[in-house]
Parts: sequence; structure tokens; C-alpha cells
Amino acid sequence: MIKKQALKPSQTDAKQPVHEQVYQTLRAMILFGELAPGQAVTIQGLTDSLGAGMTPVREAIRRLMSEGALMFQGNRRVSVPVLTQDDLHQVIFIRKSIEAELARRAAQKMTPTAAEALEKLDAALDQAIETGDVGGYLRSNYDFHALLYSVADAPILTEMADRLWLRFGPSLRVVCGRFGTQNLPDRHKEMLKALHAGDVEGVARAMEQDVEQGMEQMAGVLSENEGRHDSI
Amino acid sequence: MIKKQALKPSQTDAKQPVHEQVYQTLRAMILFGELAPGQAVTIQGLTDSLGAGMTPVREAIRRLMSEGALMFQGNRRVSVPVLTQDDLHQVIFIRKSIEAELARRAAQKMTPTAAEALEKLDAALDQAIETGDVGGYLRSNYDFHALLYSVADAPILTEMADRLWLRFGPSLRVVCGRFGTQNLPDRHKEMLKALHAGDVEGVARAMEQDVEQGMEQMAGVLSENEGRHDSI
DNA sequence: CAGCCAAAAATTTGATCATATTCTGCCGCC
DNA sequence: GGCGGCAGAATATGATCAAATTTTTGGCTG
Repeated sequence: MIKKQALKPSQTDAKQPVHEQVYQTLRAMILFGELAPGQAVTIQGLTDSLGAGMTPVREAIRRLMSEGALMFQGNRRVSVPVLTQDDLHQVIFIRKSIEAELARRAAQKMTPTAAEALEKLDAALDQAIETGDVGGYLRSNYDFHALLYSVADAPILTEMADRLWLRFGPSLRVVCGRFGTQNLPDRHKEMLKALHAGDVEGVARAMEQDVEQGMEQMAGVLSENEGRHDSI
Repeated sequence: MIKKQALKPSQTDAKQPVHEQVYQTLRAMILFGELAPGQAVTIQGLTDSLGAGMTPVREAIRRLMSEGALMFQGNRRVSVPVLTQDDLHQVIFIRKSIEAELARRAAQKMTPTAAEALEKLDAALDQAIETGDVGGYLRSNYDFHALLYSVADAPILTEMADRLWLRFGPSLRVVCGRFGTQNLPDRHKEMLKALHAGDVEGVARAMEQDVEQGMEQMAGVLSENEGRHDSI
């Protein structure tokens, strides 16, 4: 079941509308694997656990459905989609293409401030890997990529990349939960080095490899599990 | 203003929920340029013109916003987005990548029935071009690509491609409305020929060129108009 | 006296909620 | 094992409240 946690209008949210807060909350839960693949999501469950009305919750769910983060099961049921092997290969194909381009653009527009922030995030990521902090790893890894996207200044590409993260987020959590963070590939060091050298294509190449390796590893783990019904 | 037209529960829709009908209606209006770039869209306007309640309309709008087909203007106004030169180049990049891959997959899974249907759609497209029927051209062209996607059997790639169509639909309509259908490139003939020859990479190449030429032509026209405020 | 800026009321639109209605799935009964 | 009712959840509506834009009006200045 979804744990009860009221929406807190934290300082950053200021006066965001409720449906936006619900959306952000749900999105983070999916992205960082707090909802397992296949788990059912009900409107009433969310109105209760989030303390919001039905209309905002409905809107948030529709939005996430349209982003592929939630799936409509035909008979008005909604659940977190289970990524198939075939789905994952499609995701891999697009991610490699889009994220390489985003990296290219980011490399051309990089500022010293942003580069420094990237180094910091990468350090946090390393620490999460060492201590085996799965949640921290997922967040740092996403933040690293997200920051790069924001530097790239390409809203349409960024939005599409974000959408893909939502698709494999839940499965990534499952994979990490099962096998730990130790052998996850991390090409961020190479990326940062190429960044400092001003090697645009090098950054793009490193990104493509980072994506490919991470995704292929996921594909390997998922293929072992395909068809099984156990979670975590 | 948006013209008044009640939702008709046509035979195909059968028992679709209202919010789905509203979504489909609005989507088609945007995709085929019945709403101009920059045009404002209000909830109350749609509840009146479509004869639906607020909740379904709200959901449909949220969904389309999340697809990039509608834009939130900050002060809770919603409008059809105006495609900038920069946006368009991002769209071009992804379309080339995704649609080439879709064409590749479609070529491998093509059936005689589907190939025949494609020929028919291409013929309809040619006729629309000859008679200068802009609406017919837009529809046939979309149908041609959509059929190819469905053959490719790659839901995630297809969904992303569809999303991109929604982004440039309104602008494409403007371009066609201004310059007619005569000099629009059309690589469909090459694509069909390669398809019959079983030349998978040839199909992908033809698709990439079809996309590139169509999009670049749009970019050229848009660049002339950039900054102006006149419509149509 | 006319024109203009600004402030405030009024209207329009969006956000949220409570409620009614419809549909789905399940359970018990025949 | 099939059929009908029952419970629960989703869909849809209208009412209500809040925000923003537009209009009006009053005062000031040239």
C-alpha cells in the first residue's frame, strides 16, 4: 500500500496549485522506484494518502499516464507499467540518440559554475555507490543528468529524455535493489574530463556509452526475471 | 473563436468516456491545424463548444499540455504553442532518428495487406496535393506515417513520434496554407519501392530524407516569419 | 475643458470540492 | 457453473471560491 503522507507546501513550492504538487509527488515516487512495476494506483487511495481532492488527483494521474509513467489497464484500472525487454530496447535506442545530442549541446554551452556543480553531484554519486545507498544513487544519477540537460537549453529534447527516465525508473530501482550499486557502470568521470578539455564529441561519446552500458545491464537483469511475478 | 460543434458519439467511439472523446477531438484540431499557433484555449470555452463538463475538459487539456500540444502560459492561461526555429531543429533531430528506426522496423514486419493500404494512402496524398486540398494532404500524410508506425509494432517509439507531430502540426498547417501543397517534398514513392524490394535500409533512408526535407522546408518558411505577429 | 493615468469594481476564467451517477468485479445463491 | 445483486471505485456535474484581466470611473494635469 501507499504510505500516508500529507502534501507539505514546502518553501520552494510556494503557491503551486494542488494538482501540480500531486503530480510532482507522484512523479518522484515513480521515478525513484517507491512504486514497484505492476503496482496498482487508485484515485481514492491517493486522495486519502495525499489528502487532496479527486479532481487534482485525476489530473495528475492523466498527466502521468500520458507520459508513460502510469498505464491504463483497459478496465478503468491504472498501474505502474512493467517494462518488457522489447520496451527497454526502444528506450535504449532513443536515449542513446537524445542524450548524446543533449550532451553535445551542454558541452558547447557549459559554464564553470555548472561544471563545478556537476563535479559535486558526481562525488555524491560515488559516495552513494560506495555506501550502497540505492535511493541516493538513483537521485544523484538523475540529478547529474538533469543538470546537464538544463545546461543544454533544449526544452523539447529535455522533455523527451525526462519522459524516458520515468519509463525505466521503477525497473531500475528493482535492479539496484536486487544487485546493489557496486557494478553499475559510470562514465561520468570520462564525461567530465572531456568537458574540461572542451572535447564536445568526447562528451557525447561518453554519454552514449554511459547510457548504453547502464541500460544493457538492466536489460540483462530484466531478461532473467521476465515472466516471474515476484517483486523487489 | 472556436466553432461550436457538439461531440458526436460516432459508431467507432462506441462507449468511450467523455474525457477521451474531448481529448481526441482537441488532438485532431491541433494536429490538423484547426487551431492556429498562439491561439488561446480556455476551459470554459471548450465546455461550451463541446458540451462537456469541466472535469473531462480539464483532463484533456492537461494531457495535451503534457504532450507539448498545448502550452501553459504561466498565468494559468493555456494556448497553442508557437514553434521557434530552435524548437523546430530539436524536432527535426529526433524525428530523423525515431522515424528512421520506425521505418526500419516496419520494413521488417511489413505484410502485403499493409503495403497495399500504404499505396492507397499515398495515392490519396497525391490527389490532395494536385487539387491543393491542404486539410486532405495533412490527414493523408499523417495517416501514411501512422500506418507505418503501427506496422513497426514499437509502442514507445510510436508514441514519441506522435508527440512530435502534435508539436509541428499547427505550424505545418500555417506553412501549407501560405504556400500551397505543390512544392512539398514526398519521398513516399521511394519508400514504397524500397519496401517492395525488401531493402530495409533503403526504406529507413527514404524516411529520413522525407522527414528532413519536409522539416527543413518548414524551417525555411518559419524563419521568414519569425517575430511577425500575423497569422495564416 | 479634454486627455490620461491609476485605482477599484466587475466580469471572466481557473481551481477545488462535494455529490450524484455509472460501471466493474466479486460474492452468494439458485 | 451460471446469473443477479451488491459493494466499491471511477466518471461526470455543478456549485463555490480564488485569481486575473478588463472595464469603469475619478482625479489630476496640460
